[in-house]
Amino acid sequence: MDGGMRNAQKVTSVDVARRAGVSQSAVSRVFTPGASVSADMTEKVRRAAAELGYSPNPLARAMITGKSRIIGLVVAYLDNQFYPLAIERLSHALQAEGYHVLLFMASNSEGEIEKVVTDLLAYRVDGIITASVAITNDMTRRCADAGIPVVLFNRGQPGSGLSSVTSANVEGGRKVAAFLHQGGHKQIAHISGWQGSLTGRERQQGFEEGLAALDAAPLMIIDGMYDRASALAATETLLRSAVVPDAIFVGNDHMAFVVIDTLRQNGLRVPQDISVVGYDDVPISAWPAYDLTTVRQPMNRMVEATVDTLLAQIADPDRPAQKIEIGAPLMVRGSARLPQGQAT
Amino acid sequence: MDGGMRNAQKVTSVDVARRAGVSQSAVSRVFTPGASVSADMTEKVRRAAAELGYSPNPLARAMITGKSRIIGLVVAYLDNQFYPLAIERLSHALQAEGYHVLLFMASNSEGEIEKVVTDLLAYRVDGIITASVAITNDMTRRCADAGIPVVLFNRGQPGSGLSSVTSANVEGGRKVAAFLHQGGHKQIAHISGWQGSLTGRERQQGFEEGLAALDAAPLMIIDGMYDRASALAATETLLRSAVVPDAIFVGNDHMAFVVIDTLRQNGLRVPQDISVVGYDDVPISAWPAYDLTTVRQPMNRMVEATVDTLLAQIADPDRPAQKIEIGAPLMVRGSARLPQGQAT
DNA sequence: CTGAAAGCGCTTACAG
DNA sequence: CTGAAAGCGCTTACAG
Repeated sequence: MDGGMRNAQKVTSVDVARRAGVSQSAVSRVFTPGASVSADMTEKVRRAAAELGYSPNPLARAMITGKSRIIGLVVAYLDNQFYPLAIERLSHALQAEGYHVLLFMASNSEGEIEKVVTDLLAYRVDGIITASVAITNDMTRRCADAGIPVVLFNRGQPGSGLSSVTSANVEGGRKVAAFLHQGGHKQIAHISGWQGSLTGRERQQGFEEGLAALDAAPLMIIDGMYDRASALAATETLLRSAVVPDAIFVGNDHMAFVVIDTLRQNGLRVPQDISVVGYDDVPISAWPAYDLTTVRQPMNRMVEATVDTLLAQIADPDRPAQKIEIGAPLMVRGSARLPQGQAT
Repeated sequence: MDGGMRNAQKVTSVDVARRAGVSQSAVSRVFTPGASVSADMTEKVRRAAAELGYSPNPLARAMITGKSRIIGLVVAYLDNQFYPLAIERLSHALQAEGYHVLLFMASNSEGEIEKVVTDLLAYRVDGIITASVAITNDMTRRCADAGIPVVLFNRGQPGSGLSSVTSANVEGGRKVAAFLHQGGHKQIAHISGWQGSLTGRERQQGFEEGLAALDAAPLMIIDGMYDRASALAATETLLRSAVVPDAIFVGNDHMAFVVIDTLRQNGLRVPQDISVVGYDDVPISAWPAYDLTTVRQPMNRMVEATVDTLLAQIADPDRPAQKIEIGAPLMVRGSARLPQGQAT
């Protein structure tokens, strides 16, 4: 018993075959779903395998089938709480489907992405999910040539022909515009998400459109680059400007937290003096210290859509790419004045 | 040129050999560091490889050498900001060393760990890092039998014989005790880290020893389980008890944030009414909303030690396990009253 | 230094 | 349904 468990990873199909008194190919078939084997054979082989502690070597399997059952997951920075959560959910969902996750940290620099894609290709991953990372069109083509499906998570890429899953960013921006306008705000500024990203541009676009529909316009727009330092600088700029805003729509929660902290440090009360609205609804938003009104990106539904799309494309390589947008509700909390007549 | 790049992943060493007019084994040698090849041969092969866009298939390589250049990284929950950061740093460090990261999410349940270790073994990872996850002794033995080194990150495991990297938890707890005592606090409570973990027990032990050395003792100790819900409940218990504490040492920052929020919601000021000290020094601790005094776990040094230890054990399987403790300084911020006579 | 050959642990036509 | 054989893309003794 004990001896059987030892060195389990050195046991091969040949050992099992010998013990069961059958051929090596028979052993292989027993472990290949859908192969034709008799109940008797299955029984004999399974017992021998159990006694020896055998399980098929996935590496050898991958070499032959060309399917590694590994998904490459590419992420950029993990300081924005949205991404760790995405990793956690994506990993769980993928593990539940029998896949494994090869994790790559990459900045948004072209050189790094290139190296990562090369590695991904070398390891013959079955699919790629990039979270918050753009991929150059050259890389896209290489993945396509290799027949590796790619799904962009929380990032669109116009013209790439890649599948993507995002929240309805334009609509989300519009909702914020309407909400703040109805709240009686007259001078609404926007610290935008990175303008190099589609999410950042779309949220801004929706915001501007929403205001325009109400015959209003943003007081000022500054690119917050999705990082704390830029958001801090942007807030200070707003506070020093001729007309100080009475509301700020921030491109994501990660930046909104610095914005709120900075306003408070300047003696301003949120929302009495200035309202703040974010985007994402990461868990921290609900913490009492911030109590942030924000647009919720439905993490679970986004993850589900991402995994479904990826697995569908793996199963059918000819499946056309899909751009999925998930509805994004406004979570009303305490960081922004409520529309008139609306109860708390 | 373009044609050469296409289908790069289908190019094998045989193709390169043919194009360069050499044997397949020669091609292999050129891509094997340390193999004996002439400069002339290297030149010819490299050019042919470049023209074809060839790179060796790591899967095939792994099958033969038994070295996958993959490290298994096992983590539990990612809502505590300490772990995403650890993943980010560990991944970067490992990628820099030419390793790749296979990520596994696991709860601390025995069944899940078992499944994860089985997968890890099947994929022939070269090493395993577990962050905040304990591994049963049975699993430990199976890894040892397979010759796979394991390093525990931020978790010790008495009697496992495994390498581990932690901060100096006992000493950290002592520092907090001394600091709070010197700050004139008389009723110091402790919401401890999970008592099922060595880190939680050691921090508590140091705290109690530190107080005892000053002829003091904790007012009350409650296990916070390292999660927000338990920490919230613990805080409420403290507030309802006969003697309300004037200081609370919390087993990690992740819990300390809920503690501070809850105190404030009960109309108490931090630190004027109650001082709070955490453990970890995650980035959020420095955010103005919390401005948390806390013991710093030096992430970079811990990551460095972890990677160094793991790679050393991979290089020399006979290397004995090491338990590394990294000094943990107290980061004095605004959430706890300062010792008398000390300037801000 | 170089090539021919064996072999890593599997899957998958191919006969029977 | 089952077995013998070829082959996935490499590395590594083994001769020369």
